[in-house]
Formats: sequence, structure tokens, C-alpha cells
Amino acid sequence: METHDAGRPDSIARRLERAIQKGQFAPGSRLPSERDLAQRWQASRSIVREGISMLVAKGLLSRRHGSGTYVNAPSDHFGAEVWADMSRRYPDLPADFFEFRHMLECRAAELAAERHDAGDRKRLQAAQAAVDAAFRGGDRELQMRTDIAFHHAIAEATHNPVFAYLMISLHKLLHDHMQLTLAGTTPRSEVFRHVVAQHRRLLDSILARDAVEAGRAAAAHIDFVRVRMNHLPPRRPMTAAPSGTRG
Amino acid sequence: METHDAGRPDSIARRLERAIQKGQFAPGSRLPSERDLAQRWQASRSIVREGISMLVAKGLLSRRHGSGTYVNAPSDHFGAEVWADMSRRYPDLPADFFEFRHMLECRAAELAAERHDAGDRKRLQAAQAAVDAAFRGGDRELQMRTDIAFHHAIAEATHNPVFAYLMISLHKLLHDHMQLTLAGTTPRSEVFRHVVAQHRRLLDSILARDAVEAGRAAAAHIDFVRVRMNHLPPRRPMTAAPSGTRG
DNA sequence: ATCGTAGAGTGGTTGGACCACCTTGGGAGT
DNA sequence: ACTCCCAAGGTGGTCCAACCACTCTACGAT
Repeated sequence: METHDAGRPDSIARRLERAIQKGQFAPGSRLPSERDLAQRWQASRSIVREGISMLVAKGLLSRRHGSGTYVNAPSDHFGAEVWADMSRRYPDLPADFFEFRHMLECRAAELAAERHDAGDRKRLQAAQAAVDAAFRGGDRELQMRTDIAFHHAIAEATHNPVFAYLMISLHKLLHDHMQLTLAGTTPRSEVFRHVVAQHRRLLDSILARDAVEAGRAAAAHIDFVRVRMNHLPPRRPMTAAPSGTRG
Repeated sequence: METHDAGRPDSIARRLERAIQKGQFAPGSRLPSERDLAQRWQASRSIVREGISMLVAKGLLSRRHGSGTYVNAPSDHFGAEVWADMSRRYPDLPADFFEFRHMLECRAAELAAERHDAGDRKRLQAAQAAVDAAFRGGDRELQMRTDIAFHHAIAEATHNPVFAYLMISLHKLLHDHMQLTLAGTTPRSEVFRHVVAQHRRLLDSILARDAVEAGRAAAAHIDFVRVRMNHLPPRRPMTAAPSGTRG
């Protein structure tokens, strides 16, 4: 009796996924053709095809008609589709997203301050340096990419996959959104200087393991980004006094 | 020229989804057979099948071999699969989930305290009454269902779909997990009394619009649940002083 | 050296057949 | 009249072989 069964789509999908995770198929590379995989694994092309479809739906693979099936980079299948159907359901809720992001980034900053290790320190500093360099230059796309990478580094320094997953997927969503909103604006260098300064403050407090200050710095940063980039008013009616580190 | 194109799987998926959202196929009901839909829409069965597969992947539909394809209730496709692949990637991370949940429930309680309206008040009180009744009885399943419904009511009182979405999907995941961990335990009535008391405190502070107290009550509740139900130590190393309302 | 294009390879689609499974209803046995 | 069983029909699941639509590339004409 075979352990694999090899004939069911989900079995194919699992096998493929394992092969990808084991590095057998590198990110960005092309998979063998459907016909090839079918013959190799003694399954019909239909089954292989459906198995691949599952991984496409999960964002692990991409198909290109006439060209082939390609392995996505990990950051690609890291969740953007989580929010996709939600934002389809609720046409525009950027304010709600920012509210959520506010909470997420604050807490992540606190956790990163408490838990980061030597490797995290190095990655955080490198990411910060990259942001600095990008903002000295004029490449808008690069600025956003490095900015997101910086926040990714924080996310990973939390050592909590749930936070990392949500932050990264959220940034991907917001990245697309930002590209649209920033498309026609002029590069306001003083805004960018503010962003860099806020990153500095955030990074310093994390590295100093000052969780409270890190949370405040993250809050300030997100508030600034929301107001300057998207011209959105804060959602909270602010009935009570600002609570704890999130003021 | 046709607006629909009708021949591509994603077109079929969209059409089907729209039909479901318009109530043409009620939740729980059975879809027409693949062969039927194919003939009706002038598409090959394979295409219809692949379109259905997409909606199955999104959790909108379920297939039952030999029986039919069924429309899932909205709460079913409300996100559980978001976490599914993550928990597959990281075998057991209940502590991480609880950490996230801690943050989420605290903030949701705060927002609910600030934003709830008359309708929310009624729903919250009804949900609380249902929990009370369930915990006086002995039905474990009912207790969990009403408990989750109570937290849903809070989630909806935030008036932020992002919070609602994540809380509901997270509860679904934890519900499955709880069923496993609670399966063999004896019903400890004093534990249940604590839970009811904590709900009471949480509800009262929300209805009093005391965001800070609501956040604290939620924190206490989640901590209690984590310790008593799952015997998990808190994840945070607690290097710094407990920060703000989350202590 | 450059450009165009034919051909090969890839994913996408088709139709039909068959398999595995579930549901149902009517007939056999009580 | 009631119960039980199972055969038939319907459903999703799989397979195959061919063809379509698209992309890439290497070869040949210019």
C-alpha cells in the first residue's frame, strides 16, 4: 500500500508544497510542465492541474498562459488574499484598516522591544540603513519597499508568527493602495524627513528594549502616515482619555 | 459581444458568487449539478468545475462526493482558512494565538465601549443572557457557542469590520481547538462561574462606556481562559513593567 | 547584426467516458 | 401494516486524447 496515494489533488498539492518548502523548486523558478509532473507521479494531468490550482488559490504558485507555472516568493503568498475578499465586501474601509494597523504595529513594537535577539538587531539596523539610503534618493518605489522591509523586520523580531503574518499581509495590501494615492503627489522631502526621524525613534527605543516608548513611537508613526499620506481623520471619537501606551 | 464571456472559470466563479449573494441559492442548500450548470451556461463541465473549485477554496461552497455541492453559511467562510495554512506551517502556536487574541479582544472591548449604539446594547445583553442560561445548564457545546456569540457581539459593536472579521475567524479556529482540549475534562462549575463573572464585568464596563475598564476586563478574561483552559504560561517574558491597560 | 517568423512547448478548454459514492424508493420479508 | 435491504439513478471525482491560445526561442532572411 502506498503512503502517498498520489491520485488525489490534495495529495498532489501537499507533495508539491513540500517539494517547494524543501527548496526543490526555488522561488521565481518555473515548475515542470503539467504533463511532465503527471507522468512523473503517475497521475492524470487533470489531477495535477487541480492540485496546482489549489496552490495557485493559496498564492503559492502563479500560472502564465503559454509560459509555465512559477513558484511565488514567500512574501507573495504571505497573505494578501486574506484581506482581498474583505475589501470586496466592504468597498472602502481604509480608516478601519489603519485603526487595526495602529494596534498591530504598536503591540508589535512593544513585543519586538522585549524579545528581539542579536540577529534581529542586525536585521533591524540594516533595514533602517536601507530606508535612509532610499529616502536620500528619489526612487518612490524603492522608498516604499524599504519602508515595508523595515516594518517586516520589526514583525519578525516579535517572534510571533501571527503578528508577522498579519503585518506583512497588511503591508502588502496597503502597498498597493499607497501606490495609487502617491502616484500624483509631489515628493515632499520634509514629509520624508519626518518619516525617517520617526523610524529612528522607533528603532532606538526597540534596541533600548524600552517597550513603552517603542509602542508610543509606533503609534506616532502610524498616525503621521495616516494623516499625511491618506488625509484620513482618526477614526476614534476619543471619548475617554487615551489608554496606556496607545495615546 | 457578450459581457460575460461565460467560458472562463473565474467568470463562472464570479457569476456563481453573485447569484449566491443575491440569495438565489440559499445557504445550506444544494447547488444544481455541475452538468446542469454547464448546460445552463453554455460552458463545459470542466470550466464550471474549476469555477466551483475556486469558491470551494474560498470557503464559499462545500463538495460532497456523490451528494452535491452546497452553499456554506456566511459564518463558515468567514475566515477560518486564514489561520489554517498558518497553523499547518507552524505546528503548534497556541501561545502565539492567545497573545494575538489578547491584544485583539482588549482593543475590541475598548472600541466597543466607545462606539456601541442602542442596537449593540440590546444584542450584547441578549448574548450575555444566553451565556448565563447555557452555563446554568450542562451542555458543553452550547456553552461554547454562546460564549463565542457573546464575543461576536462585542466584535460587531466595534463597528470595524476588520476587528469583527479577525475575531470571528479566530474564535472559529479556537472553538475547534477547545473542543479537543475540553473533551475529557470534568465540568468545573467554579471555573464556569468565574467566566460568567468576567463576562459580567466586561459587559458592564462596555455598557458604561468605560473603555479603560473594558480593556482591563477583557485582558483578565483572556488571561484566565488561557491559564485555566489550556494550561499555557503567558508568553511574554515580562522584562519591563506591564504596559498600560494590558497588565 | 537585426528583424520576423515558424515551430515547439506551455497552460487552457473541450467532450465523453467511466469510477466512487450517496440518496432514494420500491419490493421482499416479517 | 411495518421494517429492512438493495438496486437504480444522480452526483461529484477521475481519466483520456485531442485541440486551442499563448509565449518563447532559435533559425533564417534581410
